[in-house]
Amino acid sequence: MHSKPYHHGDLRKSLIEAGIGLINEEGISGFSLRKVAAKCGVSHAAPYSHFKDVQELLAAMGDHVTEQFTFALQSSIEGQENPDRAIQQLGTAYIAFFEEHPSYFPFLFYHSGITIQMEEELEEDTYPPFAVFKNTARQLFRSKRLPLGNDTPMLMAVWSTVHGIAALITSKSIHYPGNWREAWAFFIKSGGNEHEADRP
Amino acid sequence: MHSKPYHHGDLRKSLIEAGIGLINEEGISGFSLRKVAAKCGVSHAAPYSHFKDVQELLAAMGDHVTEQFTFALQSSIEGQENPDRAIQQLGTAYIAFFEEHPSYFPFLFYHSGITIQMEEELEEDTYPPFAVFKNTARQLFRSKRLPLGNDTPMLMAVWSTVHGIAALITSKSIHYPGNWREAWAFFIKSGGNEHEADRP
DNA sequence: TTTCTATCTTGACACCGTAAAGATTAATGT
DNA sequence: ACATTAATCTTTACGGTGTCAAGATAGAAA
Repeated sequence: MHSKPYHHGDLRKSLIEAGIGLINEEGISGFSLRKVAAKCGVSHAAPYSHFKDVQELLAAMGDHVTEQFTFALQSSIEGQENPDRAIQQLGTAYIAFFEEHPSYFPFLFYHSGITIQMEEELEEDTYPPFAVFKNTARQLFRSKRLPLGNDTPMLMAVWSTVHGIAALITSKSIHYPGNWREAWAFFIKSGGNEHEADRP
Repeated sequence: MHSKPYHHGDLRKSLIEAGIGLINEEGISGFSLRKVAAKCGVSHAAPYSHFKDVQELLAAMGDHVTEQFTFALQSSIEGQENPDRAIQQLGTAYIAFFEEHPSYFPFLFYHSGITIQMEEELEEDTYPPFAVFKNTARQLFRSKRLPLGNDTPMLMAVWSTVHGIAALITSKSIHYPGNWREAWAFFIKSGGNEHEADRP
């Protein structure tokens, strides 16, 4: 039998994945650089060859989770032509993602340190998950022929609701009553049916 | 001049207030029990005479902040008879509270460990801030003569939006575009006008 | 006054992030 | 093929953290 090789192989990727695993298991409060290193079978200072501090590892982990998040959002509206249903499915996917991984919410938005900017002018460099949301919501607005002046506040209202539900169900302090799908369905129905809803 | 007395006087209260001050200054990541003890001019193990853990201090701090939060919400609707304006002011106060103290949001909902339960049956032991919200929202619903079956999902939709805006503006990762007051005003206007639509 | 008890201090321990210095091995140049 | 370089990992060390145990202090009760 041969002992473990001195070099790991692809430690950087392993650290990111092990770190995300640790977040899932213990949450942000149980996270530590040394535990991540141990999970990879490596010394506690080894991560410093790939990240200058723990913050940089957290950021890389955040980017990786963000990719998964974006993919989940995009998948949820794939092939859906009806803008009403698209926005409904997108919101459901948004919330369901954090329902499945509750500790991702505080991690992504309060500890990962990734920068999510949403300038109205610069449409190119918006944060990917939000860009998906933005495009889908705008298609909905256009299909309802709503004035473009209300574009941003309307988009923010929709996004805030979805984000708020995700925040509430992932909070350790709050027990969310009933079913969030009902609340979300209600919001969709009451917010969108000012004009006629269906389009064949 | 006389040296410091061996006994502090009211250390428990001082620790809670110093802890909240530290949260405001450095956020949850800069928080430590030893810093709080030092702020009170006391040894690093002194807090253990009043709290069994750091978690118990955090919980006491959370309760204290929750009282301030509840007071701010109640003050915002004092003497307001119009349910529409009441819910609008309440939501504004909800968000403004966290805008003023951004680090309270992750602290309260992800680190304080306070238990906020909102059973539909037991109306008595609901979490105070939510109780204020609930009562005001129900007055609004009743004034609009909406079916009571939609009570809970409707309430949740409103609460989620306010909570979501607070989550977004306090997130270190997200730069909130434009003015949240516009988004909130938009939600209020478009969410309540199913029967009395006042669109141009 | 004497005893009791709550409160605070000191000291120790394991765990944490981080830096410096050395070991090991892959990559590169000749 | 060999020597040199550069990248990766280990070891050791340091200050900061939560927590516990033992001892010091002083206010309260007897």
